Amino acid sequence: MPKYKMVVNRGERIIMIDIKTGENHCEEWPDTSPCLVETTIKLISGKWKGIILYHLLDGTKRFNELRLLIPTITQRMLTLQLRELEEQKIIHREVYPVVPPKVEYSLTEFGETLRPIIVDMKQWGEKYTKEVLHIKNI
Amino acid sequence: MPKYKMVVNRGERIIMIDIKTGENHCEEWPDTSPCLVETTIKLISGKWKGIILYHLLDGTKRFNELRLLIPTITQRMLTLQLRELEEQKIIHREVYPVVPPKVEYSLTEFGETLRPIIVDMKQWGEKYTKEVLHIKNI
DNA sequence: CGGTATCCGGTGGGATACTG
DNA sequence: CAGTATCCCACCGGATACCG
Repeated sequence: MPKYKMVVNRGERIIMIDIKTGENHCEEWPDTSPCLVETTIKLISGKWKGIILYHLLDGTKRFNELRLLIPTITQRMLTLQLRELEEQKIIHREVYPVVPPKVEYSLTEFGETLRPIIVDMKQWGEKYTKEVLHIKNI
Repeated sequence: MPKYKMVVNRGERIIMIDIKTGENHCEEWPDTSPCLVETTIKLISGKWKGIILYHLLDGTKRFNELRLLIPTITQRMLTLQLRELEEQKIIHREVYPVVPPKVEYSLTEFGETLRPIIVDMKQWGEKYTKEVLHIKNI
């Protein structure tokens, strides 16, 4: 009898994942794919995650470099989003014990696996710029 | 001299788009790619958009079909999200003038262009289910 | 330089009731 | 069947000030 981890996904959706294999054995929700789409979206959405990840695709960046690249983000939000991405093992935070402080952020190996998706989204945005023009609230 | 449409993107970021060509000519932000990533994310994020689109990849669905496929969504939210997707020309809403009412939702041709991205996100979610297990707040 | 701490307003979204 | 209409509140995220 395999052991399960119950994961409450968006909207209290429960998925039942075999701890050893990582497979979902939830029978109440035969097709678990939707929640996996949601999981991925949730990882890279949030107001600033996508743009931060996009810039890190380009290589290691210092805190203030990111601030300059994303001038409209507040210091507080940049910190919060970076911490969250760090906790999710998507980025790595390297602190150099020097004065003044130096902190570098980079994608982890896991974070790198998101690269194709980010790139695809960028390319989609580029390809359909015209269409997107007419969309409200964007 | 081309005419421009100024688009205020996330965080009051302004992009300046040539109405004829759809190209961005904003000089204050040389690399406009990040905002295009954000645009794409914004389109498919929102608490329920991804999962709704995922189910519509499968074909035309009625209102209550979607409710059953996404049992945890409230009627109100399903309506709101569907209307937004409709306004964004991503889905099509077909109302049949019958009693009782019958309304069908389907992807537009434009919405179909998002298919590869949704599918990729699903596949990423499937591939990294184990890793995602350990991520907090997911 | 790279952060915290605190305050606070707007809004996303749930619960519930009603309807053509 | 496929929606509206209200009410309400948690929390996201902005502004500002301060710190090691």
